[in-house]
Amino acid sequence: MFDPVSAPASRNASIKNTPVKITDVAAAAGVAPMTVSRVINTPDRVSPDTTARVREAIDRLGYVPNLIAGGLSSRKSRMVAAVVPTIAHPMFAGVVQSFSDSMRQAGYQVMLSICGYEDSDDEALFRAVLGRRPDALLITGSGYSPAAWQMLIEAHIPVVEIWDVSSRPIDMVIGFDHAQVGGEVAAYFLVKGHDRFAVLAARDSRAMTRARGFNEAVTKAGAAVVLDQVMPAPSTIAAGRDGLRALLPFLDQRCAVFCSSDQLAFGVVTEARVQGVPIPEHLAVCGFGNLEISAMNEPPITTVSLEGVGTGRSAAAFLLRRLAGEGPRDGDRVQVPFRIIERATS
Amino acid sequence: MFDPVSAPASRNASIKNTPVKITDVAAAAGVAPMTVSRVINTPDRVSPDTTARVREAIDRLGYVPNLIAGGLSSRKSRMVAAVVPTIAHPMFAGVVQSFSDSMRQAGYQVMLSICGYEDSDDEALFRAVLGRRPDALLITGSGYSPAAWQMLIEAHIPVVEIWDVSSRPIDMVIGFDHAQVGGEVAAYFLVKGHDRFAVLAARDSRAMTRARGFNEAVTKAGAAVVLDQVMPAPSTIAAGRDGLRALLPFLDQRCAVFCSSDQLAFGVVTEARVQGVPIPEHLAVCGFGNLEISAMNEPPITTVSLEGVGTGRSAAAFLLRRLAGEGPRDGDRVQVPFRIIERATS
DNA sequence: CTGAAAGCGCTAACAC
DNA sequence: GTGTTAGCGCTTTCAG
Repeated sequence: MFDPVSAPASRNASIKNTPVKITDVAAAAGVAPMTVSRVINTPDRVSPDTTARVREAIDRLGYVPNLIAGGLSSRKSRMVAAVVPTIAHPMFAGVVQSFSDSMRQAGYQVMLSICGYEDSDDEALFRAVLGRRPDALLITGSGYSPAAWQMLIEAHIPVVEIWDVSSRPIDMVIGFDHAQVGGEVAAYFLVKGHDRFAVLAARDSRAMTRARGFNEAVTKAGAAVVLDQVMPAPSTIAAGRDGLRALLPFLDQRCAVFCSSDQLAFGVVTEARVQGVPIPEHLAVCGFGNLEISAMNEPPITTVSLEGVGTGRSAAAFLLRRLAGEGPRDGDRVQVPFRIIERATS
Repeated sequence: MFDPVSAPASRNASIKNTPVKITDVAAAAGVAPMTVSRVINTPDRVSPDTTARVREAIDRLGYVPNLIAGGLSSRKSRMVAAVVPTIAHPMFAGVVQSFSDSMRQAGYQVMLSICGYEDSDDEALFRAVLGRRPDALLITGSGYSPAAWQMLIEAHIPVVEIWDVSSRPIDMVIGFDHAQVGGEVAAYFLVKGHDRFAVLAARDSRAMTRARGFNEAVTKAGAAVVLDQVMPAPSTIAAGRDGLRALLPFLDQRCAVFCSSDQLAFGVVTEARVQGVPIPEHLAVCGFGNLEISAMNEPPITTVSLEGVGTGRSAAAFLLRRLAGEGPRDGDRVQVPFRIIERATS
């Protein structure tokens, strides 16, 4: 039965591995490997009797099917990749979490790539990701090199870009116009009668786009931006507190500040309390993201709300629809609605 | 051009795929597939001349090597799995982020599995994870079924359990004793002269273990726990504010409250300000996790600090050492140090 | 330094 | 229902 000379046998008998494989199960159950495969993947096409024998063998041997091998054969990895700049930010954490939940329910594993805010070598990044042959891809919008863009196109898998609208969408999009957000916050402040403004934005292209949109709208209205400060990304509460201190010299008159995230806004509001700056009478504050910290702070903080969890879930739904074989259709490019939630700081 | 009879051709020529493969590159460069493989994986063993020709072909064809196929052959997936209950909590987000960074630098992709706080079907979970044949595994400590435990053992891959010490460690451990944390917080409060206590803990086994440790130490000291409230997991600021309101009836006398997370503690402190409860004179508060929100709040919140980022990085280092071929050694079971950071709320 | 042969563990496709 | 054959795209191994 056992022939020490034959190479394959010696390989199997080697050092430590106990990689029970489909042939082992098949042998133990007295069936062909294909039958084991059917028991696992299409149980209704196997007789109850055989199924029972195979199941027993699987359990007894502790067989865990090698999905990698199966994927190579079936050309489906049942893995999807998600590329985000960070998960330290609650926004992206929420997106990844809900995306992952939805995909896992559908039997997909998520490969997570955290790429940072600096667009370093996106080609290398996508090569590493696409090399694993994910069945689909979620990426955080726009700003890749042409070569990277080309790679994504040529991967021929469903792709959903989130968080930003793109001028050259690859496939599906769930995003919004960051400049427009800034513009609407400015409009909101202007309507409330403000005429002196400040911006605190993290050094992150989207945050700075929001700031730009804000600045442009303010300037167009003939009002002044007295301070436009860029903070390190990802933004922190500490940076917000610093920001308020930087703003202090300008607070001889009433002012409204737009922060590129709720963390910054919370820092501003907290430091304002310490410094005795009355909010909203003397300083109005608007954040971005509608995190719990802005809703549950005292005073609650005015902010821009987006459907963050919704984005992850929608992205999953988009991809799953495609993976189920449906083609592209209208409505694959979605503008995430946002709105200003007025609270006590403005 | 199109011949419906020849099966292989029709397969390749079919619908959408442009899967450039190693044989295509080899043909284009006039070498054997193996040489292409060498150019990619062991460039120093190929002549500069050949390398140049192959590189050119790779670039021209836009070849992205199929790492899945390579992995099947080499029996290394260069993927590692990370199983955590959530990434919505900054603690785990930090761990995953730093773990992912370290692994990615070493050429590994992270497969993320978010399992939730309810230990539902851990066997199915691990089957899905191990089926992808990760080269190594990070999991969030303890509490699996014997069958699941067995699966992990039989996978014969390096495993690191984080966040909790385990009574039956699978392999490596980077964790701490949650009951001990609770005990030390109690001791800290007792030394400060407190004799009436409360606990707010999320419905999560680790958080409740911390609460239990706290309660036991308090009781042993002959002091009273006037309120021991379980909150929904994951914990929120809102739950903390609710918690303080639940505590109000007991605040006729001085009291010290231990919260199972900084979010809860922040909620308590914020609501206390609203309700006019003086902190720390009338109510002392200690959180857990040392998130930015506790350090940067006004007043800054006393809390328990752990090396969260360090955990992710250490876990990666542990696994990478094993993946590099080193065997187990002393020091593979690490107690994460924690300490109470005294701030203005106690 | 380069190539040819033989799989990795599984499943699609086609018999029976 | 079940088995057989032939790969999936790569790398291991061994031969030159």
